[in-house]
Amino acid sequence: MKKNEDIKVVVGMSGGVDSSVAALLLKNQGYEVVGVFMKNWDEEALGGECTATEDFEDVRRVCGKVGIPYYTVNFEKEYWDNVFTYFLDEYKKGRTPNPDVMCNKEIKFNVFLKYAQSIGADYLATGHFARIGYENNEYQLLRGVDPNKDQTYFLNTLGQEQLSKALFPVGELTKKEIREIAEEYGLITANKKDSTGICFIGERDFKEFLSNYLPATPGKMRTITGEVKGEHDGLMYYTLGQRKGLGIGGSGSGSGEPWFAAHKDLVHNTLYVVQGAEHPALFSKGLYASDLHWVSDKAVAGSFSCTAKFRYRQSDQKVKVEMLENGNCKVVFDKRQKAVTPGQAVVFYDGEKCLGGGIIDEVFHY
RNA sequence: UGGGGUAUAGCCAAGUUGGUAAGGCAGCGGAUUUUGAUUCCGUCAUUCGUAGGUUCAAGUCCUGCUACCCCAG
Repeated sequence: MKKNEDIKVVVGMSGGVDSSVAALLLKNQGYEVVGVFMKNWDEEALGGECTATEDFEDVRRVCGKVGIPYYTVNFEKEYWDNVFTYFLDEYKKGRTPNPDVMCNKEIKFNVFLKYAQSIGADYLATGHFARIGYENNEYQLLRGVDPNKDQTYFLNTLGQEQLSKALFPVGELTKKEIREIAEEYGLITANKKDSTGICFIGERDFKEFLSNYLPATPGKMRTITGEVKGEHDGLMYYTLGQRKGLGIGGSGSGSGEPWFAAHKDLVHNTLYVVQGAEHPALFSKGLYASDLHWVSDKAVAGSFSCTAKFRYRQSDQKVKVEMLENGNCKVVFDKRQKAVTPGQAVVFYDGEKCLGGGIIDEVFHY
């Protein structure tokens, strides 16, 4: 058995508190720790605010404080080819992709993991809120202990190989504890605001950002009974269940309630809208998903009950999963669910265990 | 060009016996959030079609004008 000092761990450092504390904890446990900052997006190209430079500066300071070496790697090409093109393709299809799920699958736990191994690392650590269990010869992906920050939703594509090489030091902690530790050790990132927006790309004006890459075709906005309510700027700018940005309000005929996007008709370039947050057209009874992946790496057949999430930070819902012959699956909800959206991930859970997940292809309403 | 009605923010829309402009939708700002959303909080008419008049005080009363609507021609 190797001693910790002989175990080399690469920590993916973003410049935020979570990965800072992850590095700190591993260092304190005696591992040989190396901090690596990934640069996967060329911000200057689009004149975005240059947070990457600032983040790297924070990584340098944190690594200095913790006393570990740090490097930078650049996976811009891989990110573009394997995440961003997928992201754009999905929007072209009128779907709403989840780039961060793909980023974990293709970048952090693929090319980045390989990179870490290539420089001799035994493990790759990140600041994700998740835990890894091991039982019956099988690695398990477990929810982070802070229920409010659990990120297993984004990690549902990990398998045995990845989990056997991964460490999630902050998954055992709450956000509060993490900040306290960072504070205690004087890490500069202790009070840094949590980052949001697409990983590596950051918070953007969504419409403006997308318009840089995809041509928009304005069209009609109609009620589900066919009445024209207004114009939309391009179907890709809206997602199901969306309220803000529709720009339709008032009108004597309506109930005065807000409007929501309920359906996209790509063929006629029409966005269907409904009025009222509880409108039945916003709810669905089930979904079909493809690109299924199971954390156990074992094939799943038949049908079973479990809980599922259809988007990040949603409470778990009881569902019945039925595997189909084509390898996809049908998921039936116990209770009708609001705004389940094609392109997003459906992630399955058994208690604390994340079982895996897939990509939502279509929903049904019956 | 007889009669009646209505004109309040981008859109709906309250506004009592005249007393110092509700609310909703949209928008905007912020919080929450490693996707896109959702949600939450805040903000949004020195001014009530317009010109005068009465009054200590008018969106509210009076008069003229304008616009739109309706019924009759």
